[in-house]
Amino acid sequence: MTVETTTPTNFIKSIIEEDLRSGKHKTVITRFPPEPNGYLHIGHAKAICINFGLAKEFGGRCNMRFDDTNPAKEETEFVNSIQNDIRWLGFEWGEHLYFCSDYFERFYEMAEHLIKTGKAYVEDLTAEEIREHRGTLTEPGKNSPHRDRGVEENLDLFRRMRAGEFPDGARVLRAKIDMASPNMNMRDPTLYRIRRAHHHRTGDDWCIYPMYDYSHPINDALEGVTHSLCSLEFENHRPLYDWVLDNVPVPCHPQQIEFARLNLTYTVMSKRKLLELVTTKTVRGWDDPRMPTLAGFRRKGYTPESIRDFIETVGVGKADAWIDPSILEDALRNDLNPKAPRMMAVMRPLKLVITNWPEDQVEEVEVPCFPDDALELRTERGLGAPEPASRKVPFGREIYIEQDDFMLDPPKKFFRLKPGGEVRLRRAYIVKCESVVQDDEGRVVEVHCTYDPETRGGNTPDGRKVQGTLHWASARHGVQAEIRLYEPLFSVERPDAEKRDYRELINPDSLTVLQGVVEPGLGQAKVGERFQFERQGYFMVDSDSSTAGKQVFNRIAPLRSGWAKQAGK
RNA sequence: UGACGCGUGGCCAAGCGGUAAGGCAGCGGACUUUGGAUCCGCCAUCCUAGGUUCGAAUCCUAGCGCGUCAGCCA
Repeated sequence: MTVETTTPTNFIKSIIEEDLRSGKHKTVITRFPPEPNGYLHIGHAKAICINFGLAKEFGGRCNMRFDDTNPAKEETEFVNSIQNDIRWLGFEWGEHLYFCSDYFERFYEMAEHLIKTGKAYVEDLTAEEIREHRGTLTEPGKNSPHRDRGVEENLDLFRRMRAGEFPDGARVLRAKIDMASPNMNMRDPTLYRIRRAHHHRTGDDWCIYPMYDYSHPINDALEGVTHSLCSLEFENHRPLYDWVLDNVPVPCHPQQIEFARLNLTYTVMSKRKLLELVTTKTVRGWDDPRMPTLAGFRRKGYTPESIRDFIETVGVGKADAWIDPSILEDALRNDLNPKAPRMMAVMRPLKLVITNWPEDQVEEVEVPCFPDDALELRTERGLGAPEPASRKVPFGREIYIEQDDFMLDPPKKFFRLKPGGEVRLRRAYIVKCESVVQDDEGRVVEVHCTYDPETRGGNTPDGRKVQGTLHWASARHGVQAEIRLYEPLFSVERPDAEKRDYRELINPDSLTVLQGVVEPGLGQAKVGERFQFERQGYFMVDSDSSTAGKQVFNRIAPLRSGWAKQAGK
């Protein structure tokens, strides 16, 4: 039986449905064409989900294609990381892995075709001169003196360009369109430039390389792409995309459709800035959990499912979209709620001594790994019964609780521990605060309590209400662990929109490293395992655990907290 | 003030002439051995101004605002 997955509709989907219904296309073929010059970020995830997602939804396919027409900027390292990230996101392309560079010969042939049909010419002007001739947004450009060169001369010159007879930048091949076009992209755009650089795949076979506007449409057509989906900034290029396909012998004419790219608030997305964050050691690397790269989200603990769900949630439109990270966090919680076993971890330990508890007595407390509602969700989502369903946690005379869970002089509605107050230690006992030990500065360093033997398991046989339930860890059995908390990398919604330099807007509290104590079972957790630390959030074991000599946990996203909101007021 | 595109609540986003879905955020409440989850309730007349129409977010006109484009980058 197939599961009905009703994904929200959008304008691109509507176009495809219509094309299929009308018979314009029998199948849908898309492509994801990154330039291998950097790491993929969350913005790319949108393009990936749209291209691969739509193809999958309509039973078509999406080609993996590297747009490697600029040898000066591209590296093999990136073609690997990009494929890795896309697979991690959950998409595959089978045999359909292509490189734009594989078609260099075809592009060249078609360029000669353009020359022979009088649609392209070799330009001798320098880059600056070309710019001067191009005109401005409000003034038309002027024709180049070489614009009306004869076909034979153009052909000869172009062949010699390929043969390496001219130095870099000496000449270019331009399309002969319209220097007076109101669309700057149509003012005789450059098709080929001379550039002696080692290409990561073709080596030194070529010294002329095609431009994106020329190669992309042809590449799409040669791959039989039906719908060429890209972001809004290429809208102005669509007339050129169509011009190329109309003037060159290609098997089909794909339709370019543009959509708004995804922007996340409180971060930056430009490759230059991301690179700078890395090189200046502002972050630890491309996969720093604070980075908006897919590698960063993965390292932090995000699941592919949650990212796909996030992309689906924000939708596809043509209006600039600035998405709040809370939507991502919500998607993560939604995914992990039934998947992540509950555990107890104390991030900022405060010692609690149970004065009426026998010195060396230890009790094993049984704690369920999932609450009932999460168990139901597991059934709904076909996750089956958790294994194990519960675990035993050692409890003793001295334990740690969260510093935030105790207040000497609390405000109203503070349902936690306070002098003379009672609180439930999760699945253990009800304890009452009898006294505290303070240091010279008045800081509470120890809380002394008595426990009620009748409340084993946290139950209250007498029916009394105990509002607060705290998580805890046995002082003797707990495991030391490093806990890393992350906040947005920037302290303003749109760092790029600010007048100040983005580096001045970095949030000084984007990373908080804590030395906590976690329940013993967490000591065996393996890198990549995810948990919900009760009352705190979702965490994943970081790869540093294998070298740090202790467990390192990344907080993926905090739990929603009514108290945090209230306390923040 | 060139061309193209966009403008629905704090952030996204449905809607395609018949009287404003949904999500996130926020607010209030119920419940709770996670102040989690869950559940209830509240939260917009659709950039502005005209016009067409019995009826407009949807059509027309005129404005306003925002984005993109003057790489031998993609």
